[in-house]
Amino acid sequence: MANGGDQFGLAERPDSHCMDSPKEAKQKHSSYTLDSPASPQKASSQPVPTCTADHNGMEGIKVFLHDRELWTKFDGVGTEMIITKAGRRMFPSYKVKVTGLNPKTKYILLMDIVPGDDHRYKFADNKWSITGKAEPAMPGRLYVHPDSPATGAHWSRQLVSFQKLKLTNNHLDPFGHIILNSMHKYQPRLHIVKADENNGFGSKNTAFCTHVFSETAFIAVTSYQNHKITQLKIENNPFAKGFRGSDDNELHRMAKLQGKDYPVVPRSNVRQRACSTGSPFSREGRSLHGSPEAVGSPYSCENGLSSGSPQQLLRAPPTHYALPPPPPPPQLQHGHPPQVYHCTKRKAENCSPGIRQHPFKKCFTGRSSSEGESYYHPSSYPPPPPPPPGRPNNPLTDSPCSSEMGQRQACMFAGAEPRLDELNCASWSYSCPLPSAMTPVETYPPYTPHPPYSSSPQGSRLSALAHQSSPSLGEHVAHDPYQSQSSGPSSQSSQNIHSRQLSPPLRQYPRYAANLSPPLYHTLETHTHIRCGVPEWSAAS
DNA sequence: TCTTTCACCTC
DNA sequence: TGAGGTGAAAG
Repeated sequence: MANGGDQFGLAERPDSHCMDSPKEAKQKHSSYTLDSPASPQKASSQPVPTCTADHNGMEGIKVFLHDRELWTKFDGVGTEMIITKAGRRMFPSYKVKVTGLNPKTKYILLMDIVPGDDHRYKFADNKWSITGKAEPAMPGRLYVHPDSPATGAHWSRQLVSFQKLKLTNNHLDPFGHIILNSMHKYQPRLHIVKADENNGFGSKNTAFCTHVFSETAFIAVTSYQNHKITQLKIENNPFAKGFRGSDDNELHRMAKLQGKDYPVVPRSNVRQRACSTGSPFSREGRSLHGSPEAVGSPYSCENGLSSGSPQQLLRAPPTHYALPPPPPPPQLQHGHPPQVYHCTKRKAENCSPGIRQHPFKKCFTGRSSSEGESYYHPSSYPPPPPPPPGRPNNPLTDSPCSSEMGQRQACMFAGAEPRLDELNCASWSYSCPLPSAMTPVETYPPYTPHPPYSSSPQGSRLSALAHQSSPSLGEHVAHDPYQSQSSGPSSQSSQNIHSRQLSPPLRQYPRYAANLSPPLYHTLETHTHIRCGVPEWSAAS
C-alpha cells in the first residue's frame, strides 16, 4: 500500500525495515519503486529496523499482512472504508501472520487507526484532493484482539484476524468501534505487546512493537466515492456477492428491483460510468502526491516493518500528508480523557445496560479468528516509565484478571489517552464500556505534525515524544516491508480463553498528556523502556 | 454529505 | 434459520 498512500497523497510510506525474508526484501524492493519519489525515506532502500527490540525479546517478531495483494490493489486505486453510525467492518479485512514470538510468552495484539495527515479530502474529477484542514481527531480507540492475551504459540498458529473491528463516524459511539471522520485519511497500525504477569501491560517491563502496513491506509467515507473501489469491494467481499454477476444477471436483478423490464442499466455500471475516468489514485496520478508508481507492478508494495524512523513508516507524503509517525498518531497527540471500552462477546451479560439497549448491537463479538499472515518488526523499548504520579500503578495490571468472561471479544479502548497501565488484557478483552466512559467523547485537537520524527534514536525520540506528550508509537513501529501471502488457516481463536476479570468500570481518566493518543499511550506504557521517566501523559495532564 | 432502507448475500 | 454484512438508492 505504499502505493495506496500515494494515492491519497499519502504517498510516502516508510521504508520497510527489518526485512526478514527474502520475500520481504523483494517486496520491499518493489515498493520502493512504487513509492513516490518524493519521499525521502523511500529513497533509502536500506532497511531500517524500526523496532529494535533489543532486550525485550521483541526483536525477532515478524508480521506479515495477509492478502497483501488485495490490499495493494485497493491501495492502488485509493482505498476507501465506509463508516456508518452503527459501525462498518473494514474490507479488506486486516489479518496478519505473526512469527518470531516466544511460544510461551503471552502477548496482547491490538490495533488502532491513526490519522494519516491533517487534511480533509474531497473526491472530485475522479480523484482525491485536499479540501481543507482535518477535523479534530476523534477520540482514539484501541481494538484489542479478542484472543488477547495469548501465547506466542497461539498467535503464531494461525492468522490473526481483526475482521470484526468496526469503523464508525459516531463520535458518541458506545460500542467501542473505532471512530473516524469521513473524508479523512487514516492508517491502521498493529501493536504487539508483551503481556505482563497479570496478562496486562503497562508495567515497567512491558515491551511492544508496532507494525504499519502502508498499503492499509485508507480514506474514511460514508459512501464510496471512487467506483473502482466499489467494484473491488463487490468483486472481493463475499457479502457483496449480491452485487456481482454478469451484466445480464445484473440487468435482470435491477429490473426486478425496479419493477421494470429490461433493459435496465446496472446501477453499478451507471455509477461507474459516471465516475469512471481514470483513477485518481492510479499511480500515475495520485492526486495527492504524485508518485509515479508503476501501475503495472501490481501490488508490490511494501510494508514497512518497524522502521527505524517513524516517519518512514508513515511516510509523510510529499504534500504533507504525512502519516503521523507510526508511533504518535496525530490523533493521539491530543489528550482526551482516556476512555476505555470493553466489549465482551457476550452480548447481554457483559454489556452495560446502556449498551444493551442499543439497537445496533451489543458488544463486539468477534470470533477470534486469527487468520493471517504477516510481517514483522518488533520493537522493544526501554523500560516503561513509572506510573505517573498520582496514578496508581497499573490498575490493569494490578487488577488481576480473574473473572471468567465467557467468550472473548475484541475490545476497544477509547480515549484520547488510554493508559497502558490501565489496560489489562483481562479488562479489555472482556469488559464492556461503561456508559460513563462512553458518554463523553472529546475530539482530538487538530492534527499536529510530530516534529521530531526524525531519525533520532528511539530512546531520544521517545523522550521527545514524551515531552510532547504525544507518544508516538512510530518510534516503535516496525514497518513491515513485506507481506506474506500465505493465508493461514483461519484461526478460530479461542474465544474463550481464560477467565478474565472485567475491567473496572470504565472511567475517564484524568487527562494525561494532551497529545497522547490512547494507542500511543498504551504503547508507551507498555514499553516502559522507551521512556522511563514520568510518563508523558502523566506529565501532560 | 449523511442517514436510512432495501434486497441480497454469507455465515 | 436467523443474525448480520453488503452496496445501491432515495431522501
